[in-house]
Amino acid sequence: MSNDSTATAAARFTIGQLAKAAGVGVETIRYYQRIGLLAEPAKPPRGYRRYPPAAIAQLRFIRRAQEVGFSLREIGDLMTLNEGNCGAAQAMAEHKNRLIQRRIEDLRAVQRELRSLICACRSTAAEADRCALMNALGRPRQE
Amino acid sequence: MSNDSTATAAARFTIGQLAKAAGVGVETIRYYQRIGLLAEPAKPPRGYRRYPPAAIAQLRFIRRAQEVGFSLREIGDLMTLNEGNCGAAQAMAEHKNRLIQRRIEDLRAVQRELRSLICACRSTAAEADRCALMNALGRPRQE
DNA sequence: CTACTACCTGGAGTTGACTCCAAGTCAAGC
DNA sequence: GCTTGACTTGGAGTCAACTCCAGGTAGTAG
Repeated sequence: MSNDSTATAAARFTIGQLAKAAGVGVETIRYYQRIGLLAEPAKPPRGYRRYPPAAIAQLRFIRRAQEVGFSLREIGDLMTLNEGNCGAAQAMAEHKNRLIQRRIEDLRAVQRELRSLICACRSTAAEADRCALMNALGRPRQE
Repeated sequence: MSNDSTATAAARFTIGQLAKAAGVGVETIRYYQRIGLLAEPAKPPRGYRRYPPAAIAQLRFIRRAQEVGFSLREIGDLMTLNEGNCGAAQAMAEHKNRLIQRRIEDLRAVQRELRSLICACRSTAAEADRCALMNALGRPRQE
C-alpha cells in the first residue's frame, strides 16, 4: 500500500546495534569491512555510520556460510557472484555440496571406527597390553 | 620365529625418510617436536637422529586424528592418555564421537538446504529478481 | 555543561598450524 | 679428500580469522 521504493525500511543501526543484532563482535564487523567482505556505509558528515537492516542478513549469511565450511574468501566470492551471476553461484554451491558430502562420509567412517574402538576398549581394557582404542588408531607409543 | 624382544625391527629412519614414509614435511615433524607432540630421539654423539618405525605410526595417528577434527593439542592429550589412562582416552573418544555426530547433523542440514536452493535457483533463475539461492541463504545485497 | 558511553581510525597482537631460512654438521660417492 | 645432498639448530615469516588497544570524536542523560 505504500507509494514507491523511497519508503524503505526506516531502522538503521549503529555498528554496535548491528553487532548485537547479528550476534557478532563490533571488531569482527570492522574486520570484515577491512578485508572487503562487507560494505562500509559512508560516514555522514556528522554522527556515526548507519547500517541498513540488510546488513544483518549479510552478517548472518557470512556466519552460516562459515558454518558450512566456506572460508571468508569463498564467501566473498559468493557474495560478488550474487550480483548477477546466478549460474556461477549455483556451480559453487554444487561444488560445496559435493565437498560437504565427502566430509560427511569421512566423519562417518571415523565415527564407525571410534565406536568400535570404544567397544573394544571397554571389553578388553583389563587384560589388554594397554588400550585397544589407541592401539587401533595407530598406537603412538613414545619409544 | 625370532628369539626375543631385543630383536626388534631394524629399520630406523632419518627424519627425511620418516617424513617421506609418513607423508608429511620434515618441517612439520620438527614443528611437532617443538610443541612437544612428538618425541625427539636423542642425538647420537655422531651422526643423525634415527627414528623407529613406530614414529611413522605416530605421525599417521596425528594425521588421522586431525582429519577427525582433533586439534594438535587434543591429540597431544590423547597421546599422553595412551600411557596408561585408558578410561580417560575412552571418555575423550566418546566425547569426540558425540561432537562428530553433531557436526554430521549440521552438515546434513546445510546440505539439504543447499540442495533445495540449488533446485529453486535452477527452476526460477530466468525470472527471479536475482538468485533464489542467494536470496534464501540470507541474500547479502550490497545496499 | 559535564560525564559517560559508544563510535572511529589505525595499527598491533593472538592463535593454530605450519613453512622457510641461514649457517653450520655429517655421511657417502667419486 | 672434496663435493653434494641430507640433517641440525634457532629463529623468523605466513595465513586465516579474529581481537585488542590507544587516542580521538559524537551523541545522550542529568
